[in-house]
Amino acid sequence: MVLTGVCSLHIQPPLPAIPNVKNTNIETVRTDLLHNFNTPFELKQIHSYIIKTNNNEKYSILPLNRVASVCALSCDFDYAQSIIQRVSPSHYDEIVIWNSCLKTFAEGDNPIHALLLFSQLSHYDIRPDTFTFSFVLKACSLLSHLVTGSLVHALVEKLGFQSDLFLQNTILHMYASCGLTHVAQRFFDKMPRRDVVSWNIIITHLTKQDQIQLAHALFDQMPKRSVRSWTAMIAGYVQCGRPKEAIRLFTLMEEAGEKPNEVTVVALLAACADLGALDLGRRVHEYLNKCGFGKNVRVCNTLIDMYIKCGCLEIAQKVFAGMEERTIVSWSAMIGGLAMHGQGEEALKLFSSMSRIGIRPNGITFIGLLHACSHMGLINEGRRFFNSMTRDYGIIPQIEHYGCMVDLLSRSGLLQEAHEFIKNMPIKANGVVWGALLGGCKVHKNVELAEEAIKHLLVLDPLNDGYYVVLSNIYADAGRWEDAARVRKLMRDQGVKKTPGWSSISVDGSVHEFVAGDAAHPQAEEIYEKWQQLLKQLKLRGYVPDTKVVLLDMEEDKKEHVLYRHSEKLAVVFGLMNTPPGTPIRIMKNLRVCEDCHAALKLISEINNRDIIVRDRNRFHCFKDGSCSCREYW
DNA sequence: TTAGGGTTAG
Repeated sequence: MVLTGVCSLHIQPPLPAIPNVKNTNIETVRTDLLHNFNTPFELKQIHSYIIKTNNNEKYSILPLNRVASVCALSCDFDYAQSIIQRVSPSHYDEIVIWNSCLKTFAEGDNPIHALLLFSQLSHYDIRPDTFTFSFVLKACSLLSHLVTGSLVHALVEKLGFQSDLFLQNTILHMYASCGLTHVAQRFFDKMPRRDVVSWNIIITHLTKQDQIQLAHALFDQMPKRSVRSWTAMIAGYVQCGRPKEAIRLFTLMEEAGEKPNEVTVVALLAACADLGALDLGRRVHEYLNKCGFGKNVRVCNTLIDMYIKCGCLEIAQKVFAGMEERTIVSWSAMIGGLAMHGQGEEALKLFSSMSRIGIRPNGITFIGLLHACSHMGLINEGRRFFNSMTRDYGIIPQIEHYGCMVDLLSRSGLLQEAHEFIKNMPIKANGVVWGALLGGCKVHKNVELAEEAIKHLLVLDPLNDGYYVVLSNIYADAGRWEDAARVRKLMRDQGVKKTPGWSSISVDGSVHEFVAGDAAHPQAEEIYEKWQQLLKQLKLRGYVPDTKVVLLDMEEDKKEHVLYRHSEKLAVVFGLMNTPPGTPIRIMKNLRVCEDCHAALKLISEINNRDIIVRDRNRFHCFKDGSCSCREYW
């Protein structure tokens, strides 16, 4: 077996009696051990004193499991074991102390220690109980240690514990954690008795395996549901990119009279963030303040993320400022959020504050920093961060970091350097990396390198319509219409269709979604009428329709007609018509904003004295007084 | 002294 011979069992010599341990009253000593002493050193002092008195009767009433588990927690493995060994069955239930240490290890930073300790149990004439197995199986789950987990399962059956429901659930969880879906499902099917925990384990596992439909089918069959059952399904829908279903399920949960807890709230806020559903997000915020969940770090982190992704950077900053405790997730979310909103300088300042107080960044913090540099064109700063992450923090750059670097170099026009950078990468470039180079080629009109990038992209990500569109745009921009047509034909031949663009806006809690040329909206006629009025004002201020963004083969005036019906324009006009003057208009878009809409929205913000906040696929554009927060850099 | 869920990027 893998676990033998690692731990040495020996009794450590008792520590010398400490002068300040003078109290010989055993009850006081017990109280001290239970409540007043917390460090292994203090506990050892008392323990050694008891050993010195050599009074086994006294020993018998001491909470040795606490002493042992505190020592175990600080990785004083030998001392913990010496306590275990010292206990004699007549005076203390030995297995309780073993279990106590196993629990401490299983729940600590190194669950492998629980397995090592368990392997030593076979050297003694002590029978493990259900608690013993539950802790060991927990460690197996955390470590995804299938070999040991299966052996423990066999041992559970051999010793006749197989009918214990607690253990059955723990075994089920172990198989699920080890990724054995079929084994877990078979085990679940054969369970003679199941409770709500059994159902929750299998449902959660299926959602994590992207088997959301199967999970929902089981959820529907559950004889009884708990908050955790609802939460598992809601979180599952968010994880598999179906936030609308998550919110729908939450409504059903409320109707069923179930109260959400912190975890439900986190899942719900994540769904709001994905959808840009600010109204619901705000209501959840009010709710969690009422429930007292507002101090929970994870809840606050998700709240920050929700406000950032709904375009409310200032509220996110307020939540961040009000947090009593912050983790690296809080800092990274805020740094990434500032970058996304075009406030790169603030992102870098926040990183400095974080470093000053000794918080260590992680890989995701650096993605935020590199984005910030990219959006501001801070090439040297970006290079410095990229080098620093490994040199100063031991963080190995992942493909995402390389993607950020290529983006940074390409956007700044250092296309050859970006290309060299890709060629020298220690890991194989993916579609995102080559796509970043292609994006830079579009901005800086480099047809040759664009063709090089597309060569790789057609292999790596042939069904992604975005790359064909960009290349076709590059050709059109260079006046190479035949090549542009060739790309469109290639797209058709490959069966690649352009993802239809949509924009949405939330008014009075209802989400209105628009596609290009939308005629289905009840206010469609008024929207187009209002647009025609607005167009006159735009043209007076110098707006010229940028028809090159239209890839279709058609006459100029028809292209203009297409442009005027882009979904973000329709959504903004709808917003102007249906929200009070002076209030911000928030738009969500599934693709990137096109150049023409970008130019138009800048002028619309000025003409109507409105802030227009657009979240596109990559970042935020905040149009205000005729300019955009992205500073034309997107 | 035992079982199940959550955050930043993409």
